Amino acid sequence: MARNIDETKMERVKEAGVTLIVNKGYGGASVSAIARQANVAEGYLYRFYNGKQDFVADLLHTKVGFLIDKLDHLLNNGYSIREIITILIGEIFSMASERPEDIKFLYVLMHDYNFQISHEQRKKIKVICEKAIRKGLETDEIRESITLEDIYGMTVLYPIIFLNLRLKEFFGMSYWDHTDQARIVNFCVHALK
Amino acid sequence: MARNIDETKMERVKEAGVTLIVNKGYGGASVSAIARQANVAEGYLYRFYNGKQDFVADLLHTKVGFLIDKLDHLLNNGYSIREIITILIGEIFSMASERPEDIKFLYVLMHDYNFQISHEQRKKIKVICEKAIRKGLETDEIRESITLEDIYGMTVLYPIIFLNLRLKEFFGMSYWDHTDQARIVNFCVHALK
Amino acid sequence: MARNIDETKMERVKEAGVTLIVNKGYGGASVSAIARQANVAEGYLYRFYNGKQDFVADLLHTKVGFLIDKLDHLLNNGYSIREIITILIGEIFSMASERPEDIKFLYVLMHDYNFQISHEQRKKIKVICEKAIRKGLETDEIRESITLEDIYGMTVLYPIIFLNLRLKEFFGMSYWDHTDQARIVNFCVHALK
Amino acid sequence: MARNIDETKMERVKEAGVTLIVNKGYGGASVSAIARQANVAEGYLYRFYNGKQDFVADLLHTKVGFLIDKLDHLLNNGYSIREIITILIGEIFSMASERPEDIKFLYVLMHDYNFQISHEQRKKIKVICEKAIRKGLETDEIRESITLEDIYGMTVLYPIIFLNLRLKEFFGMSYWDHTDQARIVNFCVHALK
DNA sequence: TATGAATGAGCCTTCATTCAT
DNA sequence: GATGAATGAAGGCTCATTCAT
Repeated sequence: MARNIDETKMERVKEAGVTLIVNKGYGGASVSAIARQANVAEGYLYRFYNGKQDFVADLLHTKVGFLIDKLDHLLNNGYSIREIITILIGEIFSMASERPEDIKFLYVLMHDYNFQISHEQRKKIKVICEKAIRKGLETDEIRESITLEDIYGMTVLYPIIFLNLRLKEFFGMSYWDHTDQARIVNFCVHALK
Repeated sequence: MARNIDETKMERVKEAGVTLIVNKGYGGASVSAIARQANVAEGYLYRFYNGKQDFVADLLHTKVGFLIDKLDHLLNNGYSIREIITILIGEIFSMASERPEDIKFLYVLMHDYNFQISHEQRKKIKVICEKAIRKGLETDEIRESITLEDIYGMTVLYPIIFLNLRLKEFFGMSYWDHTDQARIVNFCVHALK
Repeated sequence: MARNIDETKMERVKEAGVTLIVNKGYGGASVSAIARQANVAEGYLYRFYNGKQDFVADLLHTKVGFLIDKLDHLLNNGYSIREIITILIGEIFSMASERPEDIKFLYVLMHDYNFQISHEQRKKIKVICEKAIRKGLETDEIRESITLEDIYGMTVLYPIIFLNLRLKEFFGMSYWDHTDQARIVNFCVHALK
Repeated sequence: MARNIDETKMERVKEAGVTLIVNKGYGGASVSAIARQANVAEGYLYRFYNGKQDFVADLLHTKVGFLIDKLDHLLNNGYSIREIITILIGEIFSMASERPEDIKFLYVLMHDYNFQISHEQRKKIKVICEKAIRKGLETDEIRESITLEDIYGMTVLYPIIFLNLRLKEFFGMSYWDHTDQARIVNFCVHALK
């Protein structure tokens, strides 16, 4: 099916985009380099996006959406906060092991002032965090003073930042194992109470 | 005195650099735009730096150095961990109020893969964190499982991230007050134990 | 056909390059001036060459290759040294009449320290000159003491230099005719014996 | 004496100019690099010349003037053509051995379309060549068909070109000795008759 | 007289984007 | 739909030149 072919192509383009942006930065990842790496014509991308900026924004949207869906799903299935954090961090660590490019990509673009997470997604994140706080207050796993930023910071940002400190060998260490993962879980759970 | 004029000019260039990088990203902050905003000739920057990359690296080095000096000074003056965190976060919040561009700049560049904090500065940060852990273990303000990344994350990264979430109006809020500051202090202190 | 258009364009660029380099020197012939004169976009050249230097080197390579091919062909067809010199100089004079820019270009770049004739072409020239000497010794048209430099100097360099002295009106004369050509032939033949 | 100091400085600037132009080309020899190498202020040169072009033209004028004076002196002292050629070529070979930069400089700039030898000097060269021809005709050392270009080419240009072919290792050889020098003398003498 | 800080025009080059095929 | 040749604006950077000191 023609449709199928297309999606394969666009998938290749997206992967190439992530890889190149992570390794060379936004400016260093030229559209033609992305196309070349994806084995696609230079102009191909413009059939789906209005431009490079649009393309990258969509990439971010997808990756963030993936995390949001995870979180959302976890919250709606009766898990405890600790369980949620355990599973989510497990997911993030898996992502880092299997597709380190993705975790780097999230890390870089979430901290950029040129690529904000969309209003709609921010709203979703807010709703999720509010729900989590409510649930945590009920189960006594989250103390009163915890805010939206604390929840978001501890469940999503902190694990991502930790992994990138390792990927950057910030303190000289470049790998991680299940001990690290378990430790981070405990750290985050404890931070919220 | 001619000398005096120089320093004013370079200061203007640096300020313009920070502002533009924060608002337009590294690639979007063209040398000529920086020069224009600083009211300086386009070639001026190159009398002091080997290039744009060099210039921005120095900017980052200075801002990070400022934080390191603060931390270092606090650790060597017999403050408790809580005191240190209180003062440091106070410092960071002041910076955010007085020169929000600076805190944005740190936020953006500390999370970039193209601008690593220099090896030398990373080393210093490591030494400081190690010292802090030792001291915290003694005074029982830091629990055993705390690592370098935890200390660094809670004392430096988390406050910066919090402020930028506000500056970006991530959850709809764009300001902060002393209550927030006190809360962050407590959060960080508690997270480490 | 699209292909056809290309070649015309690149041809125009090359011509413009030769003209401007001859008249303004390498440094004075800016890529944008070349593009403008060729009625081509500024970036066009970079689709075929890695840079200006690469472009000019290719120009030189082509022009020199043309001469080498001529020489090679003449040597392999049983002509006497006098005949070879006569034909070659005829060729050079024709080139000077029809495309004086080309002869100027050769003159300028062959005497530059920034654009050496490629190793490969120098090798070919050497082989050709050696062959010529052997043949000349056999036919008694070249005396024993003649060296590679002498042969090369008299058959290629001297005619080119003569023509450029005229083109520059070095001694006040700016044209030449068949008498000059015949005289140069005799001069060169006689110089070698 | 102040005057004396000046001349030393300017001499250094000129030397630096020759060296840098020869090694990096006209465009590659920046005024500031020349000044730096001469240990002189960047603006110094402009107290004596209207600009870089003017400066280099003067350099060429001086070097060419040196040759002209030599030639002129030789012609006015009753030497035979062979003696003149012998001495002149000896001079040129000495220059190449002692200050190869100078011979490269002459080679490069004499073949440039941007730096013509001055009208006045060309006139002098013409007069000298005419005188030489007259004398050569008398002593039967120059045959009838020899022209101004031939004389100039054989006495001045050919030796310079030969030496530069060696300096460029055009045919793989990079040095020369007295045998080469003697051979060139004979070659030139013979070429003129 | 000599300096060298400062300028800014202009260079080479890249690359996002368009559009005829 | 898909291509990739072509564009040209814009970028980083250099450097000849000026001029206040």
